[in-house]
Amino acid sequence: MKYDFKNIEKKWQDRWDKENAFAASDDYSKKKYFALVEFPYPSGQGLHVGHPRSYTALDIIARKRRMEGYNVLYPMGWDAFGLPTENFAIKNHIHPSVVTEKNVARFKSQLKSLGLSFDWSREINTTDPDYYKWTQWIFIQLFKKGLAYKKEMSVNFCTSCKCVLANEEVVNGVCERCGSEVVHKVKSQWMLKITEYAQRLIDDLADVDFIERVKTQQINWIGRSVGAEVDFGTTAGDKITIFTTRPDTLFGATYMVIAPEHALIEQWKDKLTNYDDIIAYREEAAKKSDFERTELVQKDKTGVRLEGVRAVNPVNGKEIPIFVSDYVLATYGTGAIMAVPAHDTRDWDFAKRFDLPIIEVVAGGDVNKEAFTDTETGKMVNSDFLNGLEVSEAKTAVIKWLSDKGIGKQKVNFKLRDWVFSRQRYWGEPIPLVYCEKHGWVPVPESELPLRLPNVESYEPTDNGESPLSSVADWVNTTCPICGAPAKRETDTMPQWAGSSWYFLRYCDPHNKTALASKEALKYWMPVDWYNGGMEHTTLHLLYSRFWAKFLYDIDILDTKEPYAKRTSHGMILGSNGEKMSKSRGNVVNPDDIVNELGADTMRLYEMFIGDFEKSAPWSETSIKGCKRFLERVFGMTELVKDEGVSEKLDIPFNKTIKKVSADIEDMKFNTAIAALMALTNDIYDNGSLTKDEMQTFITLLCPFAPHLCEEINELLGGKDLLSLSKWPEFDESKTKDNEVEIGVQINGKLRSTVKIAVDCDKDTALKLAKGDEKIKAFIDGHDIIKEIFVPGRIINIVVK
RNA sequence: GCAGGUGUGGCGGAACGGUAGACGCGCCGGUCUUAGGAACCGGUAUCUUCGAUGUGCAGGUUCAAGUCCUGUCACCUGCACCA
Repeated sequence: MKYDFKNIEKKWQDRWDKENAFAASDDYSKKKYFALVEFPYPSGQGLHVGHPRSYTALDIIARKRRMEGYNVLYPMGWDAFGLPTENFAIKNHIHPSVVTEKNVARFKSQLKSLGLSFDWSREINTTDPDYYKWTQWIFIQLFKKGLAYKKEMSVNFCTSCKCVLANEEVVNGVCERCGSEVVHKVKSQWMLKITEYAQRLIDDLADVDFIERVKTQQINWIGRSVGAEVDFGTTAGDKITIFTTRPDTLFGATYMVIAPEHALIEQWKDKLTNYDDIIAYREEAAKKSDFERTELVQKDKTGVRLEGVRAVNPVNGKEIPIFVSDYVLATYGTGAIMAVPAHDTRDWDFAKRFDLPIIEVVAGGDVNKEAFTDTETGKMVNSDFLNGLEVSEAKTAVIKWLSDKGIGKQKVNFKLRDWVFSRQRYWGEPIPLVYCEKHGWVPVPESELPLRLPNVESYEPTDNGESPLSSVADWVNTTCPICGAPAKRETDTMPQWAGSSWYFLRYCDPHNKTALASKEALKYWMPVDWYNGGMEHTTLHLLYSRFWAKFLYDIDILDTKEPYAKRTSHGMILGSNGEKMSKSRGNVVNPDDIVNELGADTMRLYEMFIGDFEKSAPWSETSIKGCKRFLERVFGMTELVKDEGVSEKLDIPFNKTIKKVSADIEDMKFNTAIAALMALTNDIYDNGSLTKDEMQTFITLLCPFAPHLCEEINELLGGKDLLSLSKWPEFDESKTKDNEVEIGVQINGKLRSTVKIAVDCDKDTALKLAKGDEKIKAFIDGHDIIKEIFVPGRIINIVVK
């Protein structure tokens, strides 16, 4: 019989669909399991072979959980707002909603062809007004709690297109589209106070099961550092407040640096004799991103000395110069630093370049050669009342001294910045606020949500950098919800991150008209039990959605502080040349082709077999054929099924395999789980026959990986019910070990021979057997045995002299 | 620059500190065939056989190191308006 995957796959997909086999039940008395994958952005290119890696992995988890008796929620949806759709729409003069609809249809049919067990009755789409109604509702709650505020922020602005650009659209400082110069322009933007949650976002990581590198990356991104805020006096009379993690080195501060955007520059306009130079420098700096700044600084430190104002070091009253330099970022700390060249590498480089004094205050290095940054070993010197103290003692002492004088205090600082929430774009959720001359910013009444995107003729960016919505007069002009006076709507839209920050909650109760989801549904389904996604989402999406979940917890919508109990990550699938797949490299593999030529089961199996799930792996057109061959062998195995007269030789291999596959799936070691099934297949073919029960066990184990084929074989064996909803096999622990093992015998740590011994063999017997071995004898004879090591079931090592 | 990660045969990758290379691909040989780019069987780390050498490189800890420690090199990913 031929393995006709095309018909088999179609047949079972239709049946699963018809029977709604994978729909999650609303019976909240059952034990639940919520498996989640990041919902895709439905791009015009269609599904990428990378998508199914994550989807298949959690599909396997979801399928296994169903077989273990859980009520499983494994949903899918569309994160459909976004820049590429908008740009495509502008270029081709098609409305973004039309583009989105088309892309979603394609994605959906592609996903369906893979036999993924999603509950399609819970499909969601972030661009659906019934969905974004609740995105807007959450924003209003944030606004009401004071967590949304307006702030002047610099944005990328193309001087030729006259529009605001995303960082991504800026390539080497010029506009990606027209190649013109991009400058930073200050604009008033909506911000969300994620920083208010910084500490909790760190602390609560202790309670969740995230892979370690995700945790560390989040912690580093939030970037908590304990230091001090210190006020420096100036000859102009104003103070400069700085943040430092090294208050202990205060006596070594020989100059100060403020960010080019620092407010004091304007304040000192009349006192600064070189004001023009400073402004020119600021304009140069404005062309660079923060990233470029810190990078370029490394190669070539730049800066301008402020002429006319000097600072005063509060610990010793000495006057020191002030510089502006772009290695100090306005967005971190206070936008001003004290520079201690002896003990900070960047300050040291800058001091060398501008020929500034370097004063050692921690002994232990040679500050003429390089900055000494060790905080563990040194003792304080040249520091008056701190002399002789350890660095850590000096920190405490100086903070006490500063706070006694009222010019400084301990301060916890975070690298994390507030979330810029405004976009000057059409294709996003309208921000549901109205500006009234009398009442300021007023939220749209909740009864009027969703605030729909107006259907406009032109959704192209305006030439003044405002959102396209600003040109829709009858939408912009409205009345104040409080006083009824004429008022204007906010025309900025939300970033794509908004819809994806809470989508998993909507899956719990996707058709609810009166709440984002019912309290009962959220209580039952949340938290997500297992969330898999890409490492590239670790610092943004994962942090943003944790922030929103915490906020919703605070306002009593959610019962759990953390949205995700467990987070894992998959590696990228690269092109066959080992490079990232991209059109320009010409190494893109289309999943449709694979499904057509080799079948969905082969595709699924290969993506799981390709390598370590967490690491990236190159696609191979030849390797995938090995997976097809394996499935054909499995199909062929049905001819080896015998009703009677079958030996029990396969007992141990089967029990071993059930144990290994069960454990490997939990550890996401899909590649070794499949390898074990392949090895078992080899055993079965060597054996020449197997029982019907064994065949049944085999297909049950393989079912999560290759569900269509296994359903088909199940039916051939006489099964009427869906194999996908049958019971996961159990194993007999006592039958998972062979009675006899072959273990290595080493002499001085080098393998010299092997011996076969019983599994429960004791040390004396084992060593006796080993010493009886001809090869071993030759190594022992004439030598003294110093030590004998025996690790049961593993190794014998005899140390001789 | 900052942060995170990776490095093992010809290739993808396996290895609770305990026989390095499971499983698969590829390759070599064979069987069957008019034919094979099908299927099946056997072999396959390197070196000149005995034996020795092998997990990016250099040290260290240990009876024993791919695995632990120190240093070093190379490559990959993210960096806040891409998703």
